[in-house]
Amino acid sequence: MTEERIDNFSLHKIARSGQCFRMTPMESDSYQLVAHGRRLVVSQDGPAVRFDCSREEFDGLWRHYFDLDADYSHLTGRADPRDRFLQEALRYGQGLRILRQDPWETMISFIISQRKNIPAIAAAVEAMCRRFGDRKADKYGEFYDFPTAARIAGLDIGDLLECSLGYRAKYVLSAAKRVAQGKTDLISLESLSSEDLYQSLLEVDGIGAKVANCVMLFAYHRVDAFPIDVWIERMINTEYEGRFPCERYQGCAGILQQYIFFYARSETYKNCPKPLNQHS
DNA sequence: TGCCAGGCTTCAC
DNA sequence: GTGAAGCATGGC
Repeated sequence: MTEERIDNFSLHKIARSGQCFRMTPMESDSYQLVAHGRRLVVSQDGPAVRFDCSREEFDGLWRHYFDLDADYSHLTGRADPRDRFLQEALRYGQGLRILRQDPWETMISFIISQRKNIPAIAAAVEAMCRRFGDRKADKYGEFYDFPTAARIAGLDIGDLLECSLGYRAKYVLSAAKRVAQGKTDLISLESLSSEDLYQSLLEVDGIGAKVANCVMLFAYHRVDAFPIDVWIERMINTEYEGRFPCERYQGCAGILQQYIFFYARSETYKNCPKPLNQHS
């Protein structure tokens, strides 16, 4: 067991933030996360966060995964004081962090995400893992890895259709073949500039602007990537008169995007008079 | 029961 | 380059 005191960290919010789909609540207020071939059980009591793993595993993997070396406290200071909506979003989402997820898993998960809601995405991803991922076991029982590109590449389209992928099944199969063949090398993409990385991701069938930006942000930690889905689009129209000022927020626009997304979907925002930002 | 969901591809124009 | 149609399925 490894215990850390962490500021600006909310397990509960991160798990519900829609950036990862395999972080699920367990009994006794803890969460299990399957990522990078392992299962981690985490619980939180205020700033005290308990990771059920060795200190070596925590320092070697999870500290980086949860982006714990980054300071999120300065975000509020960067927000335009006149931008009441953003101020509220930052307050509401305090504790959110941008995870550093596996590029392959992130790519497939967000290809699947198109025109699905978050519970449906999680269900489809979990179905894929249970059918085609390696089965492992630890003291908590069995769990399943996210299936490898080689494994998916060897499947029939019908196998994937059984995971409720619908019309996305052909995209998942195509992407898997592309990665398995090395035509898209997810490791070497890391060294590309953000623009080149973006263009490379767009070469994958089934990846457009939004999914490419999600992969850039949630796997390659390109914090200027700004995915625009229906929720963000709605907020841009409602609160920003059609355009979010990304140029003002270089180095954190993508992080702000995640707070906006989280707040936009909340009951708190749903129940307040809108817009929060007064348009002149 | 109908509407909506962390959109993309294809095809007019 | 822009805009609209078509797409599978489950959650609410």
